[in-house]
Amino acid sequence: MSQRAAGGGEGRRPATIRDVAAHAGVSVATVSRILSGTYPSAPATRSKVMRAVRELDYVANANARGLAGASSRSVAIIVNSVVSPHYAHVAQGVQTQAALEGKLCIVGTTGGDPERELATVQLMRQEHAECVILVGNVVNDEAYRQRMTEYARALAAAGSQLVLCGRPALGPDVPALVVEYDNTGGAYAITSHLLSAGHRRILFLGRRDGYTTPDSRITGYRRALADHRVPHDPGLEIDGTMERSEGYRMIRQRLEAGPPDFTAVFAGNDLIAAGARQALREHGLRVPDDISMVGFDDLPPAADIDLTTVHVPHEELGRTAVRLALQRDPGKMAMAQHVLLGTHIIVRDSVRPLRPADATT
Amino acid sequence: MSQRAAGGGEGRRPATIRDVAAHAGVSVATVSRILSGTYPSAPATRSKVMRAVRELDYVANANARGLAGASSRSVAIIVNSVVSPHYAHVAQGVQTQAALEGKLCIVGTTGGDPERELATVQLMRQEHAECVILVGNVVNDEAYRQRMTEYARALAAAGSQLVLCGRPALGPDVPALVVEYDNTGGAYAITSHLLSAGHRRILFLGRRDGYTTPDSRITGYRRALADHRVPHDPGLEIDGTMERSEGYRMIRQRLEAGPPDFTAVFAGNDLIAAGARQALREHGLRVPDDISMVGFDDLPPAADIDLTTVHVPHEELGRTAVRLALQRDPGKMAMAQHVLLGTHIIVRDSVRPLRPADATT
DNA sequence: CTTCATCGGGTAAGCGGTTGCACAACCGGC
DNA sequence: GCCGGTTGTGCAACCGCTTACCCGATGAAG
Repeated sequence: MSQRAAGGGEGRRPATIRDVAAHAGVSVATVSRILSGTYPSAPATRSKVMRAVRELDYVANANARGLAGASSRSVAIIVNSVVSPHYAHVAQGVQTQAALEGKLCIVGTTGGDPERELATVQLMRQEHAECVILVGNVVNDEAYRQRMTEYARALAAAGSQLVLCGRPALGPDVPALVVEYDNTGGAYAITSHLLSAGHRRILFLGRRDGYTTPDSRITGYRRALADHRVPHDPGLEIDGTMERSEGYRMIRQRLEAGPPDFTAVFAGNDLIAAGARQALREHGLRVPDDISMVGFDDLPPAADIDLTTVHVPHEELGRTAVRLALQRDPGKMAMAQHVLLGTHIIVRDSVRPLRPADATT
Repeated sequence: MSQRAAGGGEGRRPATIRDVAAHAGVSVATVSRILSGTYPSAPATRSKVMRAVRELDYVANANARGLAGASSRSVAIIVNSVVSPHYAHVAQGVQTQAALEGKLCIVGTTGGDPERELATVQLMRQEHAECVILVGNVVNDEAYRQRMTEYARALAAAGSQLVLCGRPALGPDVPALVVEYDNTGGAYAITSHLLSAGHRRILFLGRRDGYTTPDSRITGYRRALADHRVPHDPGLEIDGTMERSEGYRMIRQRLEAGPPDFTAVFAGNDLIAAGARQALREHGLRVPDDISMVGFDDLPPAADIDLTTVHVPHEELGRTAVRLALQRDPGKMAMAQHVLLGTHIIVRDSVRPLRPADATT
């Protein structure tokens, strides 16, 4: 029906701006200007050009456009994995905001491997993405800070803005934006929630010294205990990574070593909670009847297991990262170098108040 | 320490191939050839160039490279949403394979809106992605086929290969690849699983006439019933979309209308199963003690709720799509225009054999 | 009826690579 | 000692688009 379907068949070279110009009887410059919109032009010329574009089914070549100096049209996001709900939701936010701003979104995964992270950053550098968003949990050591600083500078030189999402900030002279969320505050709030329900022996699952996310969550946990004058027992902090299977393992090992010496569990995230819950069940312990439990993240598994947890604004994290990075206003830029998003408790049905009798146990 | 950190600081124009050539004392052509690797070169020259590259921290400009005729370096995937586990896993597969082939992956989301799908395809066309992978459930009507045919031809003209992933095929003369998985076979198998356990009244949740995925699943369901000589009761097929909340709604409505007239539930996917399970529980019905249940997809919620389900090779779907599309061999190309991946049952703990007494109910 | 902004549009110089073609240097064989 | 064949580089023409600069036409002002 359209010229395109009939004439522009497969195998044929796609139309260039020259073709459009010829077809419309104007010069390429005119076509370029009319398409980019930012230029006065006679309505007649304009409609001629638009008609030619339609008839030839012309789309601009992004490579050429990018080369010729127009600003890039893409934002990049680098995550550990796309299937992990945490990253997926941040990615969704990035995607959404990018689409809103008319940019497209390129995704790289690292599997947590710094080697691949480096390779991916290089790839993004080649691509001249407008910004590169690095998200997730890391070890905040000197090596990390040095690596990020290098990334930031190299990207800045290529015209891209580095954004650290849920990662610790670097020095003030490093050209990087930071968008974080309040891990410590959330952990504090939900630990207080357990404490108010009368729990005193709260098992923390997923300690991992050196890693920023579990570190700041456990900090909130400890602070809440301290503020409620509950003695801190390091034996209640169990080491493990942020996976479902780890939650299962940690509870299992604990229960095989002896009967539960805790009345509540604070899982480092919802995945751990799901695994822990399964292990508890296999030992005949029900949540919340026998053991109370809370998680962190408020991601899909949480609703399925009726878990009281801390809501993390994952999508907003992604959206904010993009919004900030594309911020053209240099005044605002300087102000918003570092953003901290809030978190809050979502109450479901996984916590029971402890009867005074149990409390003394 | 490195030249880069010291000299190539922020704000400075990134090094071009010309800079490298000058720094190494050779011509740009030589640098280009050495970097692309596909050319003989003297070891001495080679190391000079590599050193210059390192010292200047040079990375090629992808736009320029793309413009100058070198084949594109990216594959594109277009999905409804990144957070839906189904799409996320396919995307993961695409990502993995793309990384393996040294390409990067650009992602677009449509939210299920054909308008945005079109816009996204145009964007990918501009980008000259090597292939564009469209994934997911759709209405297989004339409008759909016509739209896809247009996409396929337009993309082919721009040098991209269209891949339909989990979507129905088009005519044989349309330049599109198809990678599907066996919905009907899986549904047949898992329905048979329920039938073998003695269930006769199996509620199907998530019928949605016209949509390819639920359609082919319900086809397998019906076929299994027929083969087992179980009368088909259309009243057992409940309309609904593929979301968790819908599963909840469907069961809830059913149970509010009267006591259960079924002994098992076949949820159109795992999300529906999760929602349905919750609704059952709220009505005092336990899975599998009171009601047996199976799902489809074998995605995260399934393990959490111990769901017997059909495993869909999501990641492999994505990997295969990329592998096929990048297949350079035209002989194989022709052969593999249409691929069907197998599915199989994963048995967990959500089905109980029906006692003969109940069977007659 | 000039004069001069103003507006709309054309010309052409890049952007940073790739690659066909030409060519110098060096090899062994006659 | 001359010749044909490698090998390794350089030269320069694009790829498709943007944009600085320039110029012809048009209408208002003097």
